[in-house]
Order: sequence, then C-alpha cells, then structure tokens
Amino acid sequence: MAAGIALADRDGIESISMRKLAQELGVEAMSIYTHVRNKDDLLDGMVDAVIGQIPTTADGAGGADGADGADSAADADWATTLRQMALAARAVILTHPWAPPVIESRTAPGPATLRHIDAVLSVLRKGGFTVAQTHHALHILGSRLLGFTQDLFDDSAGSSGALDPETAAGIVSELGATLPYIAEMALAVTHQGALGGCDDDAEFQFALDFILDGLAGLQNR
Amino acid sequence: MAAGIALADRDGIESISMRKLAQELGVEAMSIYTHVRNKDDLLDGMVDAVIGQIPTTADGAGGADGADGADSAADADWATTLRQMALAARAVILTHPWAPPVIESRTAPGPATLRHIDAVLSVLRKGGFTVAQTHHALHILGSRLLGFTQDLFDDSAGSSGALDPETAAGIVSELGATLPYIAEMALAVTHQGALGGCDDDAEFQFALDFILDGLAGLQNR
DNA sequence: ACCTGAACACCGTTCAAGT
DNA sequence: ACCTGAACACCGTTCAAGT
Repeated sequence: MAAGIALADRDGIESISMRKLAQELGVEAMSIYTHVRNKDDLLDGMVDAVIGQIPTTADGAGGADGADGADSAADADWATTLRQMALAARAVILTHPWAPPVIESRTAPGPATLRHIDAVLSVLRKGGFTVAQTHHALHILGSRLLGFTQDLFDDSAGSSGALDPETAAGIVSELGATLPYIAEMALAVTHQGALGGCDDDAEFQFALDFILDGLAGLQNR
Repeated sequence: MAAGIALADRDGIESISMRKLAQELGVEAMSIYTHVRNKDDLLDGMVDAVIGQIPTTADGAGGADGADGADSAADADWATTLRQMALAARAVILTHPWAPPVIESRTAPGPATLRHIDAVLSVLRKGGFTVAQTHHALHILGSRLLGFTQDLFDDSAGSSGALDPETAAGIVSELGATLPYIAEMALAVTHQGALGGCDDDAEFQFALDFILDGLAGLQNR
C-alpha cells in the first residue's frame, strides 16, 4: 500500500498498474495478487491508508471529558474541533493530490474511513446535535470533512492560473460577448490576487466556516 | 456523443471503449478519431452534452426583466431560481448515473458547462451579490449546481440499503463496540425511513436549502 | 503462504492506405 | 473529409507451476 501511495505521489495515478507497482517492489505483477484481490482492492487500500494518515484529535472528542469542564464548555467547541479536523484532513490530502478522484470513485469506505467518520459524528453528537441533525450535517459537509472539494472550475477561465493583465483583458473582451458574468468574475479574481488566480485554501476555509456557522443555526430550531 | 451517452446509460461507464462504441455505431474503432482527438476528448464531449440537457430557465434570469416588475422583485427571487436550476440539473443527472464521477475527473469545462455556470452567476449578480460574494457562493455550492453531490457514504453502514430489523440490530451491536456513532446513526436511519435507508433526494434538497439560506445571510454583511 | 512465467482477452493509439 | 486494417505498446487477470 505504501509503495502504491509513493508511486502515485511521484508519477500520478495513471501510472498505477499492477506491472509498474510490481517493478517498484522488485517483484512480478502477479505476486501482488497474494496481498490484494484485484486492482480495485489495491485502490481501496491506498485510499484508506491515506485517510488513516489524518491525525486523530484525541478520539475526536470535544475537549473536556474528564475533570472540571462543564458540558457547556464542550458544547461550545464542536465547531472549532470540526474545523481543526477538516483542516488537518486537508493538509494530508494536499500531500496526495491524486486521492480525491479515487476517493470519490470508491463504493465502500474502509476501516480508517469509518473510524474518521465516527470521530466526526462523535463531535457533533457531543456538541448537542440530534441524530437526525447529525445525519444532515454529514450530507452538508460531504467531502469537506476529508479535506477536499471537487471544484468544477479548476482550469476554468475565472479560477486559477496566473495571467498577465494584457492577455487577461483580451480574453475577457472575447469572452464578454457570450459569457459576460464569467468574464466579469475572471477579471475580478485575476486583479484581486495580484494576478495569481483564486486562492483555493482561502475558499476552502471560507466555505467550511460558512457551513459551520449554518450548522450552529440548525441546532436552535 | 449521443451514442456514447446511450451506451454509458445502458451498460455503464466502464463499457465505454473506442472499440465498443465503434461497434455500436457500426464502424471501426479508428473512425471515431476523425471526430474526436482521443478518449478523453470523447468523455469531455459526453459530459458537456449531458450538461447541455439541463433546461435553461430563460437565460437563467430572475423573473421580471420586462414590464412591471421592480428590481426588488427580481432581487427577492434569486434563491427560488437557483433552487429550480439545481433541481432541474439533478433531474437530468439522475438520468445519467455514470456522469458525476466523469464530470469530476474533467480538467476543463466545455461550452455548455460554461454557459450553465454563466447563467448561475447571472442569477446571483442580478440578485444583488457582489462579484466577490458570487465567487464564494460558487465554491460553496460546488457540484450541487450541477445536481449532484459526491457522497462518501453510498454504501456505508448507515446510509442506503434496506435491511430487515433483525439483521440491522445484529449489525449494530457488532458495530457498536468500535464505531458507536455510526451504529447509532445506522439504526436511526434504518428505522425512520420504514427500513428504507436514507432518502438521497430529501438530503440533496435539505443541503441545498441550507446553503441558499446561508447565502441570504451573506448578502447582508 | 508466497512468488513466477506464460497466456488470454482486452485496451488506446500509430501509421499507411484506401475512397 | 472520412473510413479501414494491421500493428505496437500496453493493460488486468487466469492458470499451472514452482518454493
């Protein structure tokens, strides 16, 4: 599993084949089948190993479970804990950029993934959410709990990629006729970030905080 | 493109190969390369054709652009319009269950996708959002604008799949030891839906409304 | 239990050739 | 412009065989 992760980190996910991984391990392709049912099983294992790298915030609990802390102290802190967990997950996932698409294509979660989700649920339940509210929160947070969002705009005209002001202006005037609002946003985003495109880290945190704020409101209904 | 979509609808995405698609078209595999640069280009085209199937809500504008409607009327309705657009997108996407993972794996949006995003931006801007707020909203909404979320829990113990009460109870007691909160949620979800698992449509709408509510708050800051 | 090597049924894509 | 057929360099996975 570790060899597979290292290979994907180095050469990208498309270079993960039984033959290439075997070569990396100094072994024949078929030997891998002793340890893994098939290629899908290999990917399952790699994904679960990656998620297992996310540090566990001490059972994922909300702080004071022991001595002096009143329940209300723990209650107030579920958002902070969740935020830390999501950012910790993101730090890990950024190390394995091939992982998000592979995670999304898995059909069943592995043991490390289940443990991680259980830790998240623990924080919400101890934070005062009902079971039903916790269920909704899980759907709302989605892949953000694992530290990523699948943005549809990676290469999109208005998102990433630095441009010099002149070519940017050219593109925008071309675009403006058919896609005026994309053009407008592309221009704004290009200017704002010192021509650096959009800051994915900042957007991730903004969206995460947006959701955590909303969840706080969910509780009091 | 249409043949590719039809084949994927019928036999699943893993059965999309140049050779099989060619056979479906009564032609040799290499003939397809006259119309498409390579397989990735084929998938790009299929995805963009699917997104092109989402009905356009009359320029995606916020209702009254003509006679009597004051601007404030249009302003109040951006959330309703966005909601309709997302549900329309979802109706289309449910027809092509292979599409979400393929959409997520695209690196650049096609023309139909760009038009759709532009329509969404139009609604937000006309609804009174600043360019910066609109940009944030796009990141927050993510793939929900295209009618799907990549849930991590498709097969997960507590999500889908109907179980009879006895086996459910058995699984829960096994699970309870190591994954108490997943067990708790699995049990609750199984009971609530007449043993039917979790209602993805309802969860999608709940999460969508949750976000739209939050965006309304974003405006007044 | 773990590894090997040959083989099978596939892939995407090239190239030269046809109409 | 569009299609063909052979070929190349790969795949995942089987099976029988070894240690």
